[in-house]
Amino acid sequence: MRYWLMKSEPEEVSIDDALAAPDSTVAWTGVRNYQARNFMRDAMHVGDGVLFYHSGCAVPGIVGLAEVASTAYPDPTQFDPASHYHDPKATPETPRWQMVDIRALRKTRVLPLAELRADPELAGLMILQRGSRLSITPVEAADWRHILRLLDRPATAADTRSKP
DNA sequence: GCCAACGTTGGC
DNA sequence: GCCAACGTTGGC
Repeated sequence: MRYWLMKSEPEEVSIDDALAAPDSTVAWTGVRNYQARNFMRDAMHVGDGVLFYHSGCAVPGIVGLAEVASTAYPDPTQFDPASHYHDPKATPETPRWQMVDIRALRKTRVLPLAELRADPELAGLMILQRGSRLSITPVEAADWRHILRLLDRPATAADTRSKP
């Protein structure tokens, strides 16, 4: 059992989109980075935990929980000349790009990138490393547990005080 | 829109 | 194999 953080632009596929899909499952299409591909192909297993992250939006951060729902298989968009993700060097006989299915489990509160960055316990989180822009990164078990605790906690002390 | 950082490409 | 040029990511 491993843990992952997977970025998606909400305008492409948001946590709401994923939850609204059949079986809350979406094909994680469009990965065009070898390192990210290799994570999916070589290290992911069905049932692995996924932190669903929104990037390229007003408040980037973790917005939900998901799980890996399939092993890796060829991303069909690489063969489609009409697709934004078309890769002219890929053929069905020699595919380059793989993807997995991701099943959304639930929304969480938004846990902003800024809050992750401010937490000394998460200093080793791959997404926080300088210049890191990988869309799929492994998450250490200790970091996973820590983040789950943060997600179940109100964002600020002020929120706690304002509770009736 | 800007820009830092990184990945990929292709000439040599 | 080197490296300059270019493209992309993604926060701000």
